[in-house]
Amino acid sequence: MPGKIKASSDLSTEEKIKEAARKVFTQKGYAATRTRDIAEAAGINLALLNYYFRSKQKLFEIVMTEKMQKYFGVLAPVLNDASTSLETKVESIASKYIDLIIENPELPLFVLSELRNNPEHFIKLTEKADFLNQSVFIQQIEKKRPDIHPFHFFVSLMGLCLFPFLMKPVLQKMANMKDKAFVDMMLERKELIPVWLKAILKSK
Amino acid sequence: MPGKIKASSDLSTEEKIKEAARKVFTQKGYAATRTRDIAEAAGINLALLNYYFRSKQKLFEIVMTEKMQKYFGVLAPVLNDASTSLETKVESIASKYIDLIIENPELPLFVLSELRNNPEHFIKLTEKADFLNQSVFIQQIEKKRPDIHPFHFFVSLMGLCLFPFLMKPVLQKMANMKDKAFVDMMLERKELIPVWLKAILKSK
DNA sequence: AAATATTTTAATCAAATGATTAAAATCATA
DNA sequence: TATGATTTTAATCATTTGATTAAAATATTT
Repeated sequence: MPGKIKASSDLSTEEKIKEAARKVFTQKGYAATRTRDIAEAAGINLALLNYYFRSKQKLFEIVMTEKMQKYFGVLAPVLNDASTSLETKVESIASKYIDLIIENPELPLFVLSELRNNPEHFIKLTEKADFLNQSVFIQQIEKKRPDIHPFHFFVSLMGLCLFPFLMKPVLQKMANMKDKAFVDMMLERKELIPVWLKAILKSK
Repeated sequence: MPGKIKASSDLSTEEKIKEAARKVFTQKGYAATRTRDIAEAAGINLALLNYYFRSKQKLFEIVMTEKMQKYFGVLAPVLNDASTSLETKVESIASKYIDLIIENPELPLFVLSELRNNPEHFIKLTEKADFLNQSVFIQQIEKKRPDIHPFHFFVSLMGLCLFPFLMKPVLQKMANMKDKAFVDMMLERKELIPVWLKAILKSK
């Protein structure tokens, strides 16, 4: 069993491996990742990986859980805040999500891909399947537009924030868009999306 | 070398393999797919797969090219039609895309995932990197809203159509949404998205 | 039906890959 | 510094997996 205390080197070996695992897993996905890739990226021997984390699967679970918390962590506190308006919630979600994904551009595709292969991954996060339905956010939308299923607006908000990151490689090829231009565009969207969602909510 | 003519059985062996490959590759992705999975799904011996298609990679290229054409085939003809209005184009894209993806729900995640690992896959489709920039569609948007980069609206349209399919497993867990409810929701969106995009284009 | 060509199979190979082990190196502590 | 614990390594194993081969089965043609 690995000890809990490590003295030398800026980053503990365990943390170096985790860091490398985060990088490789999110870039290539579980199946395409070889434990040797992670070991190399961490600058350590392959055996160390199994020594610290027992198996590829176990190491992946750790990374996946972290990423899931990041991905949905933005959402949960906002959705059920009874003290803020719908507009404020939309602004907050757009702003926080875009900032988060600018720092972790590979996050959405990683989470959604791995979730496809194994939807059980976020049972942990939301035990009750009705979590979204009963949120304050959804109720506020229902109040404003009782004629349209509230999920429409929720999904649209998510899509407006996240889909551009999924399309990024497409835009870069089809439209010759550079990295900086892309980030600038996403920063603009922090302002634009709340305006758009307001317009959408009003539209008849 | 395999002959081109096959007499017995409803579906030629070659086609059975391709069909199985489509299914397994799009469900699990390239890396997670084993050639034995495909062989089993096709009800044939593993050696046959290599006999007909030489390698896993070659078979994948065929499937990938097909899927890329499906995925982007909807877009290309509409984007450069000088004879239709912006409104018509939006209606057409929303309607065609949603119909297409209802029939091929795994298409967006498959294409976007595999494109991440290998962005070269659609060099074939759009040689010129400026393809989108110079399209009639983008020009029509620019005319209506010169103050905002036209890609914003293009990406938003795509996201409104496609992102719900990427979120489907999430919705089904978080909101306990059933398959039929989901499809119904997407059918509603064929009408809603054009209205929303009009509202977005007007919003100040 | 005989001869030839095509399709399919079972058995096997070779490389890749996740995991283990025993020994060496390093570190902490008495 | 000597002792014991911890960390790291090199070598190796076992399984999975993509691919090949030679032979059997089936179809086609003469």
